[in-house]
Amino acid sequence: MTEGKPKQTRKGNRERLMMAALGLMEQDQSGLSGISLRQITKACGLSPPAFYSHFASVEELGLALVEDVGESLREVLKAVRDAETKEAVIAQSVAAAFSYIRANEALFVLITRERAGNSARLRAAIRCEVRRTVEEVANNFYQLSLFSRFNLEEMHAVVAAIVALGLNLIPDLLDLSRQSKELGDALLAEYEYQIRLMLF
Amino acid sequence: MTEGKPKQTRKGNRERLMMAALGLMEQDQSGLSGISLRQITKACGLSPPAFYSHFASVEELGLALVEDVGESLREVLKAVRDAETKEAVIAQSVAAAFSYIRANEALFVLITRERAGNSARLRAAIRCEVRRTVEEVANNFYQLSLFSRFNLEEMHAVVAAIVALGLNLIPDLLDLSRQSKELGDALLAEYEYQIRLMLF
DNA sequence: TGTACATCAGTGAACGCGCGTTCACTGATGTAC
DNA sequence: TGTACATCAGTGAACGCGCGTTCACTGATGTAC
Repeated sequence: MTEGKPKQTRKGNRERLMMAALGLMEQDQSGLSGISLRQITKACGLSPPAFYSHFASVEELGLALVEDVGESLREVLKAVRDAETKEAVIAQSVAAAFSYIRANEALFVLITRERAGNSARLRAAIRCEVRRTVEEVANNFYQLSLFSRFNLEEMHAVVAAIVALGLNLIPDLLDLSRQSKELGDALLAEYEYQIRLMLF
Repeated sequence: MTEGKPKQTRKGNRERLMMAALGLMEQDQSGLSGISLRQITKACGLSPPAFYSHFASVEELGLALVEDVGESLREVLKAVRDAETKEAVIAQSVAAAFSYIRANEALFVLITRERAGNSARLRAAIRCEVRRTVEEVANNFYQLSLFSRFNLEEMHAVVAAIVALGLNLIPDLLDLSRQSKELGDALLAEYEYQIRLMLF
């Protein structure tokens, strides 16, 4: 009876709604446009109108999720900075990024779906988060004089390409590694080759 | 009175439905999931059930469009092969590809939206068309001994990266060049730099 | 600590809407004689 | 060339459904005295 009273529902429902939306997206492998307000509230055991106590629309909930994932993304990529050699930068960052992505699949399904999705506001928000991430990493590389053959602008272009190729990979990776592990690994190997090509 | 009888409706309605779907997507700047069967038939002046004489569902119509765009994409990229120097390959192919994309905006909105969209079948179809395109171009480059420092597998990875970065660019390009021409041009310049970095 | 009160996240019922799909039908098109 | 017929792309009416949103309300939570 230690956790015997699941009756109280007033605290944390905003977070519960966000998590439920993520869960539904993961389950349906659909983007935000594939799930409804009613489905989200139902998954939380709430009535539909309760949604409006926390968000004005499903799009607003999506924007809240995108802000969260932006921070996460940047934290992940900090792992890159701890590496000590150029080789280690690549190996560690690819490994760290994709293990994180696998662990937070739903969040990245959201990002990759809605990055080119129906809502202009969500597209803009995601573009903004990605740009901030790219700038942060590029500046950091530049200041540390890693890959010093690039000036700052060039560094920016390189990091932008690496991040873009990575985001690009996600839907294919999710679809194909569902079919076979080898296909997924081949994609990752190709990705790593593409990164090397740009950096060396 | 040369074209005075717009009454006949029996011929070409399949194509009319496909074009109407593209038109709606362009207008709403939404993907396939953003438009309904009823909207499509309405745009053609047909009744909703007439749709089923041509397609089993909106998804099937989408698959038909994707097959068309695949062929188009490959024809566009043939322009690459006519170039005579490596420099010309880059300049011409980027210019040709993006002027074609601007001319067939709706088709590429479909591709970029649904590439990571809700329908697994559409994602697979688009992935297949893109892969065929990449293979065709990579084989061609390899046989012509353009960029001969790459073996066939490496060539494939390079072309895949270039195409992926290009597809990746499209939503941003459409959104940002709506805001200002400079932003769009900056994106294209960065893209060209990224290509050079990989090829040279 | 105990009581009165304001706040506000929650409820269930109800709404009008556009959706995909079905049905029995109609009438234009193209073919066989 | 003219007529009878099969085909099948089209029609309008109707269906049940899940949707977002509104409304008047309830009752738990946290605060002031």
